[in-house]
Amino acid sequence: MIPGDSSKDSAEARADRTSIRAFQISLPHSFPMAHVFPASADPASTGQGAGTPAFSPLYQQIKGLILQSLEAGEWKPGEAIPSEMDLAARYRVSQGTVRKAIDELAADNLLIRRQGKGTFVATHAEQHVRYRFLKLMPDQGSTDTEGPAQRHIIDCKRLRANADVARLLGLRTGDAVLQVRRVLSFAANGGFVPTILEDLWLPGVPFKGLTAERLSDDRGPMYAMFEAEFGIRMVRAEEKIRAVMPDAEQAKLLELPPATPLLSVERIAYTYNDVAMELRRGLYSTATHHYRNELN
Amino acid sequence: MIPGDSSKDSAEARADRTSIRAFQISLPHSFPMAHVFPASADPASTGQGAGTPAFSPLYQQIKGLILQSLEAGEWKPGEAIPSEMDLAARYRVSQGTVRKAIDELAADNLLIRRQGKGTFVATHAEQHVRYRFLKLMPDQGSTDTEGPAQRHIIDCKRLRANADVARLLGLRTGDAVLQVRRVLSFAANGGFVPTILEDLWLPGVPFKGLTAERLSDDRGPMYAMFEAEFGIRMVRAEEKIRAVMPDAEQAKLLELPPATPLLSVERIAYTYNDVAMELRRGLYSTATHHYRNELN
DNA sequence: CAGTGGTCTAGACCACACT
DNA sequence: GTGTGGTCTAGACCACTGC
Repeated sequence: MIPGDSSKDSAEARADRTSIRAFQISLPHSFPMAHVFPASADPASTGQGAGTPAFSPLYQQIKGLILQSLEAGEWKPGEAIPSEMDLAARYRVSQGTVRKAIDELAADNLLIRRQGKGTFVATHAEQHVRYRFLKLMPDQGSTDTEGPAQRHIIDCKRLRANADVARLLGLRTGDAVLQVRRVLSFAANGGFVPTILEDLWLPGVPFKGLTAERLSDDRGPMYAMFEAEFGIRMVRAEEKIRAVMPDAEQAKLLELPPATPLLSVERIAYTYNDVAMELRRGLYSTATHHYRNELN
Repeated sequence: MIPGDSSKDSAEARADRTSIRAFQISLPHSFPMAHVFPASADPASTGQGAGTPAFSPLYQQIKGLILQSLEAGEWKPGEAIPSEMDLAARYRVSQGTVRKAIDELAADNLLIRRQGKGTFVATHAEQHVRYRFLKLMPDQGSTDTEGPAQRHIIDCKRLRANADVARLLGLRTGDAVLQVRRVLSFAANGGFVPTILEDLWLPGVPFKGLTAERLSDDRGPMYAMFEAEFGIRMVRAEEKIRAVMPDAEQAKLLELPPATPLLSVERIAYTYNDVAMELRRGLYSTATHHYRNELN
């Protein structure tokens, strides 16, 4: 836009662009260009309920718009998003500004850049990030040398959330949830050793139609199946870890003596916009594995 | 440098700069300008033991040079480093290239940018990062509401590293190490409840002169004292977590029944260049606290 | 070969902090 | 006011990918 006047960032050109940013606010559809006034704005326009509320740098606004498109499913997990040049044209900003927005989204693991090919929507289906959220590592070797875990679904039922589960999932008590119990076993000495006992709670509405068969039939990462089947992408999670003793049933399922201390790992996984989509309570046996964490 | 020819990136100008990068390799001292050929270099120069071995982007080389200065102590923790413009002049690159190098160092928590003031060497002494490496959180409230921990040094002695400790610290068996045992207690119900029992091993040579008095007299974060007294900055750490039962002595020191399961947290803390500088083995009581982790 | 992301530069203006 | 980092732009060239 605004050809000519290339070498100088003239006052007029600047004012022109500024006015566009100030007033062209989120045209509904077809031309998603929602620049807000960058910062030193005329205070009069601040008060307006302008739809896009924040006074943030342009690249942050662009980041927000890209995020909206990701949420809306405009580009599906694994697909390429438009090139930087295309996005720059679409949002009417320079390529550099789009680049900075994409840089941050890539740092958040929402997008993946591939030189020469394009920028892609991140997915849990890829080999090198399959165990992104699983921090339990074998004491010897690595996740790669260990091979895939054996999964055994013990239970899968639909029920109403109690107060505890509802609070953690951001639901109301009594809302429908799906509860799954499973055991993960890792290869060792020619057999498989039960190592993780997990209970999962999933909100009933977004996961409508999920069955025990669907879960147990699935090869590959569970979160990848959630993306493909339900369009739900887990982007972030929080874990709280404690040391506990198992009860009799838990010890039996893990084939351990009841006096074995275990890690209790409570995970809440979030999709876009910090919406909780999974509660997971795991018991990890740390006889041959450990929970690995990196501090920066 | 190279004035004139401003609007066009002419072939001559480019060739000139390239030659500078290719041949001006790490002048010893006084003018640290060590640009290596960016990438598409003449293969002949690759084989040379050119001191700076990597063929990396300019900003990565600049990052490396800044890192060297940090390591060498040219700028001390808490001090400001030269402005972007100054560094750009010093390394003979554009401000944007220096900026990208600093951006990465800031993302690694080695530098802290403060708008309008400058860029500072990160330190463990600042309030908002005091508990950067401590992931144990109170179940209710936060680290802020909880107030500072009470620290009690139980033991501090100089000894020779056994094979285990030596391996983890990158030393040889028999090398001198300092061993410290302490208990951390947190405020609760008007008193202090012992919650963490830690054993620390520090390499003897870099920590020469550290005494039990110096440790127990110190208010403030231990890592901040290491920076101020020994010039050692912990920049990164790895933790391995397990569930364990305490032995009789450990249970006594934590004032817990011997049948209480505890978190075992083994930490190796590194200074610049991935050099291990501390081994720490902690036992965390998770009755009123939990280990919190964020997954991205 | 064309198209993509990656690097580097140069220059303008803004927001912030100190003096 | 001066100087700092922060944002935005524009344009050039590079490296990688796939046609």
